[in-house]
Amino acid sequence: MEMLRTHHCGELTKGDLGKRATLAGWVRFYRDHGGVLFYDIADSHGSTQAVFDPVATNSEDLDRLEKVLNNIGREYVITVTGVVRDRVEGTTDARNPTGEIEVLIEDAKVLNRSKPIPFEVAEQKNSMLPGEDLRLKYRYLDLRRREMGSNLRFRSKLISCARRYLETQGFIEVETPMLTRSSREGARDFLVPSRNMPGQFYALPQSPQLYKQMLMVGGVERYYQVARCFRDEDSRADRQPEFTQLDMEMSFVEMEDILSMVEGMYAYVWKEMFDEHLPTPFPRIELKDSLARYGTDAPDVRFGLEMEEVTDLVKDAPYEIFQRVLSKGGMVTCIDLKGSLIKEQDTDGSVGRKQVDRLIDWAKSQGMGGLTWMRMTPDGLSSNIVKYFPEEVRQAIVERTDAQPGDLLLYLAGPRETVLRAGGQLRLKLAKDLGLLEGKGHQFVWLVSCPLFQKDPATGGLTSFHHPFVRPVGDVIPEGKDCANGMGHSYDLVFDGSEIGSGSMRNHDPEMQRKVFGILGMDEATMQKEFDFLLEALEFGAPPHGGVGMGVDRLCAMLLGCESIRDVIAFPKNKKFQSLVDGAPTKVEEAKLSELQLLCLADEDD
RNA sequence: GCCCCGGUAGUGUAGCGGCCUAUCAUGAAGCCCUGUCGAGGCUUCGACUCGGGUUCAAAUCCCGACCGGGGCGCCA
Repeated sequence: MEMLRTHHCGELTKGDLGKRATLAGWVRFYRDHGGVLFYDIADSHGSTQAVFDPVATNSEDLDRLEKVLNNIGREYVITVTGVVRDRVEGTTDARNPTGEIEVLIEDAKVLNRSKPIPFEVAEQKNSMLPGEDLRLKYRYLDLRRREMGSNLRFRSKLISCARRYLETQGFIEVETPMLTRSSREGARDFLVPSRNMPGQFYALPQSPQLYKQMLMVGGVERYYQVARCFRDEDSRADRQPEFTQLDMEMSFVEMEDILSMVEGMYAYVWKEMFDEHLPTPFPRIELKDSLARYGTDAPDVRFGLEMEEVTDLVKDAPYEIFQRVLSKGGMVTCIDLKGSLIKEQDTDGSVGRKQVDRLIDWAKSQGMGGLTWMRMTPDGLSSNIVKYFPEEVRQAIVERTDAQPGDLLLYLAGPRETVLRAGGQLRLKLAKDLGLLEGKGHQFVWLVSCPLFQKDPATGGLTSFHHPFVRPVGDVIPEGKDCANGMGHSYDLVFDGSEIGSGSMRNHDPEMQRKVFGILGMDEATMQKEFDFLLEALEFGAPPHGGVGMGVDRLCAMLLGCESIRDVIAFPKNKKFQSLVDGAPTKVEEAKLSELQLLCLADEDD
């Protein structure tokens, strides 16, 4: 093995009895029994018990050894040498793979000492995890914790599997620049001043999007990259200013080729990582259906509780609340909460009224006026308001929702967008409250059939639904005002209700790309100013191409059940984008600014 | 920019107007202990984020700042 050790701390077992071994690692726990000393020595592979026994130990210099051992503290880095031996009967530790043996210390050396640690590195009975700011400040200690170490290993393995698959499929990894051209499009850029070109700036890449398209023009055909991306927008639990995408692009393909390539990759990853068969192809859902049934463009389809619009059925029922909503152009949707899912039930097997009241309060907190409900009984629908709904309307509702006796029908009524959003939230809330996700596996789904454009409520103009490079379906954008109805060859990969990937076919025809830019409100001069290089590249024989970018941080965090992607990133930033471990960002010397021809306008307060 | 939640020994917590010179655990320092393993026993150390205010009395209530987290906006 290495020079400092003969074995690592997770490998010695009964098969090694009698061997002389040298271990190196951190002292995680030590126990002094008044002469007999125990040390749990841990490295990245595990931990092994080393014991010093003044009676049994055979050492060249017992006094010196005792002196060394008695001055060892927690998290000291030491090596110990000794013979692997059986533990005394009845003192084995079944929880530890090395728990049947111990190393009888003959020699020990302190490689480095450690100050008292600011928080526990060892696993604790109750969660004694400190606040996250402390974990980030001492990230190197946090990473020493077993959980964080295994998170990093998981991530590494996942990326490694993806790489292996893509390499076998003929992809090559190409690195694209980190110092790139700033653009008005998209998120806020991180800017880097140019020293050689004073007054000019690079931007850190928000994604390798345009570079990978130019790689396609360059004949690469199958590109991938584990790419760092930068966006200077405010953070969330699943958002960091710098994050990692598994980025891919392919030439001479159509959308189906890309989707099945991605599916194949995940199937391979699942097989390698979990030894599980991942069913492919992934289900697909159209954007408009997703919005109508799940109230979101990132649906979690692992449980039912889908919304059914009933606007058409109740439009003539003299129920004032619905009438008021409908007269303003609103909608009514319904969720059938199956009786079998309901936990808090009245003695007659129906939902507790208290539970319904809590849901009504919750609906109000979501910006809804309230929530209308009906119980399904063997005699039909029942509630305080069914009298406003003629028998044939009730019948139609039951048919559409397939309500069975014991079910509870929940109605949301209001402006379309509000209703769908609240309905989506209601689904998630019910699933959480009722534990519907317990024991559920994971589920990929493709979100497809998205428009090219959407209205910008601020300006009234059109903006890209995804980005301006999406190739229109059928290479056609309706003319004139109808262009807003144009559909794009784009797709999102949704995993358990979170968007973890997004991609599209790209415009390889420069005229089509110009047309899209034009619809987005750019005149020829602006196009030239912002995207001349792209348009020109497309004019030199750009092949049909498309691809996808997938969020590595988010996928890892979800697979590991982490609440935040920070737990799968070695050195993440806090909510204010500070790196607590090294204190970035900092002020810089005046001289450095001068060299860049920069003047700092921020207040000098210290 | 806005909204919500939180801030008590190194760490995690209890306390939520007077029982607080503040609980418990862990840690650190020291002592005891020859088979533990999240060892055990004894001793010691160590904290109410800051600034105003209300009150006879504030860790506790109010206001503001600061710090941290979650969210909205933002993220083509």
